[in-house]
Amino acid sequence: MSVNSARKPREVRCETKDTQTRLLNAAEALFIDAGYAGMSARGIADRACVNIAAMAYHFGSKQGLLEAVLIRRIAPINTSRRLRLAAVPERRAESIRAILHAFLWPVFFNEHEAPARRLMGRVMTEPAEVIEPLLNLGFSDVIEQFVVAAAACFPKQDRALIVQKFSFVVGALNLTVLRPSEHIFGPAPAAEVSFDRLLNFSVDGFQQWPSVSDVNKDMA
Amino acid sequence: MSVNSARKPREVRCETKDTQTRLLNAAEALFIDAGYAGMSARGIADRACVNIAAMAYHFGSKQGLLEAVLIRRIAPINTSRRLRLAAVPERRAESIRAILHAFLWPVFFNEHEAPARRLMGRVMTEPAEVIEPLLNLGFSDVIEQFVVAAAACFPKQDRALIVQKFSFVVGALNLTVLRPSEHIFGPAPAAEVSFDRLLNFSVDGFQQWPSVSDVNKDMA
DNA sequence: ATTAAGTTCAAACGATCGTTTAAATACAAG
DNA sequence: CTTGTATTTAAACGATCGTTTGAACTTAAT
Repeated sequence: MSVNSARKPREVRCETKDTQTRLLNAAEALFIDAGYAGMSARGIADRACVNIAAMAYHFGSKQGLLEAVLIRRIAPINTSRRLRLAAVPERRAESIRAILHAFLWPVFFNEHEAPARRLMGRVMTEPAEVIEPLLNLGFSDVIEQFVVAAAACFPKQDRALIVQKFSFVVGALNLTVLRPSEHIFGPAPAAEVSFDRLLNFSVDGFQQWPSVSDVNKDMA
Repeated sequence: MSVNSARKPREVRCETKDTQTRLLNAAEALFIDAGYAGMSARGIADRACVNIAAMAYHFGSKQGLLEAVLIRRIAPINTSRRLRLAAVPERRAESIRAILHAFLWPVFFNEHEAPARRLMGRVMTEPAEVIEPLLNLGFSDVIEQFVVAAAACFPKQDRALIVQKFSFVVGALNLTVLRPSEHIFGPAPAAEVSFDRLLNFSVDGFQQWPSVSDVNKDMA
């Protein structure tokens, strides 16, 4: 039993856009819901109201279609991140909020809203083989730029620590936008609320607070 | 081209355990690497050195095998979490560290170490259809218990905020243990290091710090 | 009307999917 | 050894996978 078994008949009429856009939209929706291995070429074609062969004709292959899907949404987000980061004037401890703001904002608020958000979350949690060729497509560069900027704000923190803190932020972002199970964390708050909370949470994690730690060294 | 295409010949000799254990180990490894839709029954059987039909005989189906895989690893982790949470004496703001410690420790340090860690990360990021039947198998309960405990530590914070902060912790945990791309965040630190960093990061996020915020209200 | 390029189509390709069947084998109890 | 149960096996099931083919169709320029 595949994830795509019992392919549901489309209840909505087909879009009126051109074939390539319909294919991109259909593949995006199915990739978000089922991942790369879980989405089928025929499921995409059905949803897009095009023939199976149209996928190969316009994008070469299923993998090629996925790459086009990701580039369409993620490249603008990363571009926006870069621009906003460049607009942050200083590299002091207080700048970390603006830096994290520049990193998170374009994910939550862009011209495509929810689809782009969820796509970002899905791609970061996909099995490695599928998306590794895509990561060297600008993704690593953006992370690297933000790590450098964050490290400049906290010269006393190890760079490796900054890197991992950033990975925590990315992980929290992933689960927030992907929201795999309403059953666990309940319904999703409004994007503005989630964004504010995630930003505050991340900023706090980056600070080097006066040690309130060593509260309990038991429980080893 | 499936994720499992060009199924690699096993370079290692087959394990000497019984058939069911070999199947569980093989399915676990392939699920971690490729997800549910990306792992094939034949790939599992090959890796476990058993006949295809053995899967249906011992576990009923591919889905049944996955459930057995998850229960084997995750149930002990959640049990440990519950025990450790019950051992936290108080519900004051300073208790949040012990509570988060109880939540995170069993993931990083258990008798199965890395496999259990990565399994936990993978299952939380799988497409919903695959694992939703599993979530009501004790997962939601554990989260609920910890949310209640954390909320008791911070009576002035909204419960919805506590829930979402917990989702941030889970998200950060997922990416940390799953580590989908070394190319982005570099090699994984030692488990002890990652655990300490994640715990500190999470504790900071839960605090309600004196407002160092409103540093820049520009950059809308 | 004719040509040529661009696009869509039904149909089929071989491969792999998860599952099932019935026979063969292993093994403990009588 | 014989019986009966438990396990493993080779083989095949129908379905679906991603991809390819070659003809039909559309469109615009000649």
